[in-house]
Formats: sequence, structure tokens, C-alpha cells
Amino acid sequence: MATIQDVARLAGVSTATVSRVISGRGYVSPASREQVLAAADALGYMPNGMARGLKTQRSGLIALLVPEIVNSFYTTISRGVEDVANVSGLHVILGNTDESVAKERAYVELMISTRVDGVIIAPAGRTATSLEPLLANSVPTVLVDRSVSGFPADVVRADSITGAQTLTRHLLALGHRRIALINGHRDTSVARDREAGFRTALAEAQVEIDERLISSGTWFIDDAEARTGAILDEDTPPTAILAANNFMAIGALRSLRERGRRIPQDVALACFDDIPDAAEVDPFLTALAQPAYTMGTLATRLLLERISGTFRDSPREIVLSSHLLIRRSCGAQLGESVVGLNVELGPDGDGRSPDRPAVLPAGKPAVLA
Amino acid sequence: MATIQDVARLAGVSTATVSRVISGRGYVSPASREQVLAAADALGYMPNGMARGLKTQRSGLIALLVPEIVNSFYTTISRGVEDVANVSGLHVILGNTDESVAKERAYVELMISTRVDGVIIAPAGRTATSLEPLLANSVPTVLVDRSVSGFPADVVRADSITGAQTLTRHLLALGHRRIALINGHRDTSVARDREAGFRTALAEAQVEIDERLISSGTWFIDDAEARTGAILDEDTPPTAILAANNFMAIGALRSLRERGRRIPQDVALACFDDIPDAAEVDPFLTALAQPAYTMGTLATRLLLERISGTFRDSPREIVLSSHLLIRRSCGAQLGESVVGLNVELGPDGDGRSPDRPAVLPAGKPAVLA
DNA sequence: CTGTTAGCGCGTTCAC
DNA sequence: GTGAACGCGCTAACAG
Repeated sequence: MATIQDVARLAGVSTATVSRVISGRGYVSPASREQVLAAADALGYMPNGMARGLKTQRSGLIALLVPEIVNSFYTTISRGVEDVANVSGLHVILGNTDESVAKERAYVELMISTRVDGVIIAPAGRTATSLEPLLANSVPTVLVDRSVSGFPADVVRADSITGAQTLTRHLLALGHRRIALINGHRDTSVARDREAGFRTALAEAQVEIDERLISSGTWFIDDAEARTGAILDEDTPPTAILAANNFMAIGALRSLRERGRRIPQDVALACFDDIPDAAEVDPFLTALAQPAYTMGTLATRLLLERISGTFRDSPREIVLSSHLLIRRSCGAQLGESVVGLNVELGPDGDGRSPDRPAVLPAGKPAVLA
Repeated sequence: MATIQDVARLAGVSTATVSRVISGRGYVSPASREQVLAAADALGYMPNGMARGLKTQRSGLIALLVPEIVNSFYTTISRGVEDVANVSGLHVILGNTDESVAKERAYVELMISTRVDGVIIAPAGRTATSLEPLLANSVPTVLVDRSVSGFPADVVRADSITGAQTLTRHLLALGHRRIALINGHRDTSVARDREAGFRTALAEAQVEIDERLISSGTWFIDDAEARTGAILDEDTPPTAILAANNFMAIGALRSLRERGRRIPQDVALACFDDIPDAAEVDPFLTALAQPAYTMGTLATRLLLERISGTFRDSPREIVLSSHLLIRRSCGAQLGESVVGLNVELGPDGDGRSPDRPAVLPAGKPAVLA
């Protein structure tokens, strides 16, 4: 692979001149510029990012660490991140942590070794121990979706407490009193917030809380399936189920199917996180759709400000609200009045996310300010 | 950020010794090793990947370039790629080309500058012009899903000709004679193959081909929606629609809904690429499920062989077969005999992909051979 | 077993 | 306007 030296030799100039032409910094005579450009083209020269990064202390890369990229919620966040990053000439390295703090830690260390310019992460753990190296090495970091205690970084997340209240109130308004919560891992802030909102809504309605109906474990589909099954097999099963995310909903769905329970006739089902493709094929699952794309774009904007040093104050927290999409899985009537704000009616919600732009920004790479 | 020199100074040894301890290559006395490890730990030392890469001519990164990561088909491929890459200590940079040859070219150049160790790509164009820099710089490359003419690289793809035949025969067996094909961009090999298989199946059945029923354009949902609409609004609309991928199916679905056509009573609908989440919520769309996860893992294996030099012969092509998942959208009876191999019966197909392992490999990073 | 040395390819002073 | 020279942090000989 041709180096800057090869180009310099062919163009009959010094490497400094080539560098000036390629990076566009510094004065070069039009004549030399032509020579260099011609030589670079002839050789198919591509600057070595590692050498450049070693010198400039910048890789032009940011890391996005999510629990599971196969989950459309995180995929959508990733598009938001990439679209904003690319406009600033940054590119995104993606990593799946599989909800494992150990894997997360390994990725964090790898990213530091890669000398990424910043990290956006949906942390798996309750504490920040796996993120500590980021702080120690002062790598700009932004948390998305989830927060952790005691880690001083910007956060972009949705309001899960209010969200859970909205969903629970919807079920209560439909007459349900025995509502099960199939929650994710309590180490994550969203799981704790969703449980809190759930309890608050029940308390508001003066519905006694049956602790056997509240289940938490991992965020994996199979686990949700098993836990839902256990609850359904009890003496007094719930009449409604609230799943803490789209994967939990799929697990619950499997469990209900195995038992031949009809939705919503036998059991109502609602969940956090829309499943856009599924909604598109059959607008069925009533869901609280979080603004995933926006979470990605905002998180990246905050990160860019940290990277460029435009913003140096103490951590910011951006809390976004979500939309209730009322569809068929809870048996709500079309057009009925509903409790809660941000309600989007229409049981056949068209599934087009209001969150993600239909036409994506072109993403012409530009230089980071 | 601490450097190898800082560690050497604190440990009272030379940088070479530190390097030996950190990279695990070469002999070091237990005593020195302890010193180094302690110093590294105290300083929170993380080796600089760019400096290392500059020296070793290896970044430890591979690039995966896909048209749209939000499409579950490509997401699943990406998991396959990551799972295999991580086992070899490689990590994955992801890029969306948005079906644009220009964006693809920009990414290719960026990846060469990043000095990725290899590239896996689902190319957007018909020719290899945007990939040419990879060849010129002899960057190991593997094509997934799609192939392009005149580019000497390993290919891992599914058999779209046979696939389209299988889907078309299924529709023919159900009595359909006016079948529309909503195809993707003819610049992609899969679009051409799918059209070829479609035509072959019709010819086999001695069904005259009405060219007005064959439509190609982009791979975007909105475009598929518009083209489906145009065909549905003709004098003699089709009784069945074959969508060339999951996104095309969603576009067709929208178009059918807007016109109040019922599926399958008024129009049958089948497509390439399963939509796992949607199938999970409601196993509705009859689809030809391609082994996406396996495509990702195999492509990565081939790439690793190229990177390590284990395999140097001329390009290989791996062609995988797909499964027909018969569900409700075509009105097939449960248990009826079906034309074509690799048929998986069961209109309520459980949606669990046989392709992707339920438990993912742990992915302990190891050194690339 | 360990230290010295020489670059990997680039950007960046500092002279000219 | 341009070139010479240094060093970013690391690994790989080569001595010792």
C-alpha cells in the first residue's frame, strides 16, 4: 500500500507538502498541488489512519455498545447514532454486550485500546465498575437508554416511570385488576423505573399489589417465557400482562400460545418498545413506543460536544417521553378516551415511526469542529 | 493516558520487557512479569491500538458493510459475523451503505484508511467499481448475500433462483395465475436471480408472463408501496404478489391495506426473508427464510482464512439453500403437500429461527492464528 | 532472560 | 511556499 513517501517521491516534493495537500491544511502552490494530487491518484494513495491517529491522538471512531443489536430498539438507536456521527466525519464501531457486565468490560477496554474518540453505551449493570476505565482514561462517554448510579456522564433516556404508569393506567382503565409485570433485570435502571411506575399506578387506583405477579430476571426472551408461564400456572392467574420490553413481550406471547390463551379475550398484553416490523405486518401489540432514533441522535450530539470540548460542564440528563400506541392486544375500543398523555390512537397504527425520518440525511462526511 | 514507557519506568524494566508481558510473546522471568503487571495495573495502562497497528500492520478490525442495519436480515448477518470474529480476537466496524454506490465507495475508502484487516460486504451495485480500491490495496474481501460481476472475491449467498422458484411454485400450486413480482433493484444479483427464478417457474407451469406484473425499482419500502399500488390499480390486477424481500413485503402490505384488500382472501402475499419479530407476534407472512446468521458466520470464516493466509486459492462461492415457511398470507391449507424442497410446514411456524443458535457462543477473545 | 535500537506512516514545528 | 527532522507508542530484531 502506497505511503505518503511514495507520493512525495513521485510528485517530486517532500512528504510535508503531500501532507498539506491531503489534509488541506497549510499553503501549497497550485503547481505542487497538481503534482501531488496526480501522484496520489496514480498510486491509489489512501492515508494510513493509524499513523495519522497516532500523531493526532484521534481515531475518528466512536463506539456504540448495546445489549443486543438484533433488538430493533437498539438497531434504531444505532441508526440515529450513525447518521449524526457521519455528518461530523466520525464512524461507529458497534459492540453487543449481551447484557453481560464482563463482556461490557471487555468491550470498554478494547475501545480504549482502539482509542475511540468517545463511547455511547446502554450499560448492563447496576454500578459503573465496568465503565470505570472510561472515566480513568477520560474518554468522553454518554449513556443511552439506561443510567447507572455514580457515573458522571451525560444521559439520554426515556421516562420509564411515567411510561409504566401510562401503560398500567391503560390496563386499569380497561378494567384489569390482576396485572402481571414481566420485568427485565433489576440491575438496569429501566427495570427499576418500570416497576416503580407500575406500582405507583396500581396504588393510585387503590389496587392491592400481589407480589407474586411481579417477576424480574434477565432481559432474554426465554427467561420471560418461563416466568410468564410460571405466573399463568398459578391458582389465580392475571387477566393482563405488562412486558417490560419487546423481547419480554415475545416471551410472554410464546408462553400464552403454549397454553392456548387468547389475546386479548383471555389475557391482555401490553409492552414497552414497539416492534415496528411486527406492527407493520399486523398492528396488534399495544405498546409504549420510545423515541429510539432520537435517543441515538441526541446521545451523539451530546457526545460530539464533549469530544470537541464545546461543552465542559457537569453531566446533563435528557429525559424523553414516549407514545402509547393502542392496538388490539388489550381489547381497547377504537376511539375510546384514554388515560395518560402522549396517546396515539388508532388500533391499526400504521407502524411508521414518527421518530425516524423517512429520508435519512445524506451524511456527507465533514470535518469535526 | 499511560504509555508503555510509563509502565517500563515504574516497573524498572525496559519497554521491550513490558511489551513481552502485555502481548504474551517471548520469555520473561516471573519476577519481572510481576513487576510489570503491578505497574500496568497501577497506571491503568491500556496499550495503544494505533501504535501497535502501525507496527504490526494489523488493526484487529474487520468491516461489515450492509445496505441497512435496521433490516433484520442484515442484523442477523451481523450477529453471525460478530460472533465468529470475536472468537478470533477481531472486532467489527459496521457501516450502512443505504443502497448507494457512492456511500459504499466512501465507506470502502474509509475502511482502507482505517486499515481494517478485511471487509465483508453486501454490495449495492451491479459492477465492482466501488469495490475496486479493495482489490487495488489487496484487502481481503468477502461478499455476502449479493455478488457482483468481475470481482474476484469469496461469496456467501443463498440460492435466489431456486428460492424464487419455490415461492412461485407455491403460489401456482394454490391456483394463482396472475402473480406480480415486486422486485428490488436490478443492479443487485439477488433481484436478477429472483426474477429469473420467478420466470422459470411460470414458464414451467406454462403460464404466460404479463410483463406489467413484473416491477423493479429500489429496495426501499416506500418504493415497493408505490409500485404495488400501481399494479393493483390496473384493469386486471394480480391475485398474488411475490415480494423480493421483507421490506418489499411491508411496502406491498401497506399498499394492500390502503386499498382495503384482504390477505389472503383478495390477494395472496409471499416474500423473501422472514421477519422474525413479526412472525413471533403473528405468524402470518409466508416467507422464504434465508439462513442469515449462517451467511454471517460462514462469510467471516472465509474471510479469516484469507486474512491469515490459510487459504490462497481462487475465489470460492458458497450457495446456501433457504426454507419455505408456509403461513397464512397465501391461504394454503395446513398439511397440504407442497412443491419444492426445504419446505417447513406449519402455518403457525413458531418463528424461532433454526438458523441462529439460542445461546450465543461466549466469544472469548483469542489471538488470530 | 533482558535492554538497545530502529522504524511503522504521518503531522508538525522550524528554518529557509 | 517548501523541506528536514522529530516523535506519536509500540514491536521486532539483535545483542548481550
